[in-house]
Amino acid sequence: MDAKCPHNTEVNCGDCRMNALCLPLALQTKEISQLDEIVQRGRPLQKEGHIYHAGEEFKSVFAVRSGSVKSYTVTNEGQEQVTGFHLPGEIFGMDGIAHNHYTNSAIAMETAAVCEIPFSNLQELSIAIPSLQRHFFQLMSKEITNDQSLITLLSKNTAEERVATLLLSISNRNLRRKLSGVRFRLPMSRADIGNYLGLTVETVSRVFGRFQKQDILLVDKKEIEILNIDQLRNLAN
Amino acid sequence: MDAKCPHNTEVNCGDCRMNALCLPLALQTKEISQLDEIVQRGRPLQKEGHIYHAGEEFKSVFAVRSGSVKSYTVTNEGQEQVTGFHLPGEIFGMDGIAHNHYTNSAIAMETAAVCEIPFSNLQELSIAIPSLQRHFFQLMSKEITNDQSLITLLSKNTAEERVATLLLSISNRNLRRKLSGVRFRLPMSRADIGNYLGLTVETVSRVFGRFQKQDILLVDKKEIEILNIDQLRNLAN
DNA sequence: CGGCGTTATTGATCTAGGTCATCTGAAGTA
DNA sequence: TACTTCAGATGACCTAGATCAATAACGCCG
Repeated sequence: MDAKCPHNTEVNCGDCRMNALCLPLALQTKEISQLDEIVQRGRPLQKEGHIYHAGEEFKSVFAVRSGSVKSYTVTNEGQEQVTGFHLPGEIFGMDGIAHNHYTNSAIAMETAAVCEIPFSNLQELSIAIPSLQRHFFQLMSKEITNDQSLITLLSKNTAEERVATLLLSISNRNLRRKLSGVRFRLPMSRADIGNYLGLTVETVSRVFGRFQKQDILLVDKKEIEILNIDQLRNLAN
Repeated sequence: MDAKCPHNTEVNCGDCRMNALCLPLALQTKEISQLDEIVQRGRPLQKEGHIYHAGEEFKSVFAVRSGSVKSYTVTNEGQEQVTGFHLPGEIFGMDGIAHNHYTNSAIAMETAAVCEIPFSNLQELSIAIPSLQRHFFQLMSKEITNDQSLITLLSKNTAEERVATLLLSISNRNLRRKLSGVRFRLPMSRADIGNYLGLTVETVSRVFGRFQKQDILLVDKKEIEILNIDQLRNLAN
């Protein structure tokens, strides 16, 4: 397998293009190789392939290496609730720590590759490398603040504000990966967007329509171009 | 100050009635006294007294000893968003870890006492006591799963389902403290309930009204008696 | 005790977004 | 190439809960 292939499973953490995003900055070379030993690089996942199912025993947290992943739960009435979208360089699976079982399921939204980090090893290593412990406390805290902004979004904002906010979030996360913040492909369906934002597909579709009519966006199926990011920011507020 | 006084600040962790809730079960007597040394027991807070403000430098997490506390953020439009209610034995303030500044403000909803746990000391101690590290990972993960159920509640459930779910949550948390799960006093106002659940005060009031008419609840201002907990569970689903 | 601000209740109306139904087009497949 | 499927867009209508407005009931303080 070619080292440049984005789904390559053979690379180690030190060489991975994503390491600036998922590892603590302060890590020494020696420490990186310690981490490398516990990280398991899984083979590429097909679209719709599960990384884990809700209820399974919690063993590991995961980092997205390529592609994209969504987390979701199923309510007692059987409806799906999307709880997060995970792009390359992002960590997911930390919801499982509390009860020793995953509360979410995680599924690839397109062809993807993930790194598996066994949590018991990570705990031990965190004791040897305090900056790693700190890093994981921070990652979990960030997840908490993210979830809380979603709570605020859902309880206070209109459909347009919610969609605008999601687009800006994806734009920012693309920038972090040195990709374009104004032209990108949405990895998720309209249904997933609606589900995540507490809206119906129809409403999402209509909001995209309105944004196009106002020359804020150019939408071609999943390809998005942000034409007026300032106005989008205004709308998101 | 009398040792039996609920707002007493002189007690240590080993004697505290709440220790089964906020400390890891596995802690040894010696370890408890190590923890005791870093925990600072603050003096009682007046109603509306702030524990910290959003934006302040993050230094500590806190445990509720008595009374009750609410966390909230203020949106860019200046509206308050309640992000959590904290009852005795519960830990709060973990949102601050991510950015080294609190993202929420925390305020006493009634006379309350809190224990302050300086986070840098806690991190060090977590390295010496692995079960403490594990415990805090779990606490943070629990916060994540709680926030995610709130997200689901807000995006999928009706006003009645939301109110029923909150009442059952408070009921369960009272049971954990060996208090009645069916008769209790709500520490928060209708406005706080509405804000937390993404509803207006009027809607909350009407839902309470309907629940009373159906003989599910007996409501007298903030005093609640659950008359039919099974039906409440059905409604919450 | 009486006046006043705050919190809760209740009623009347309005609206954002849900529901339902139809239509289009792209992608897969036989 | 024709057939099916599924994601997305769009239009017509409806409803849960918001908004606005009035009233009641409670502390709280001089």
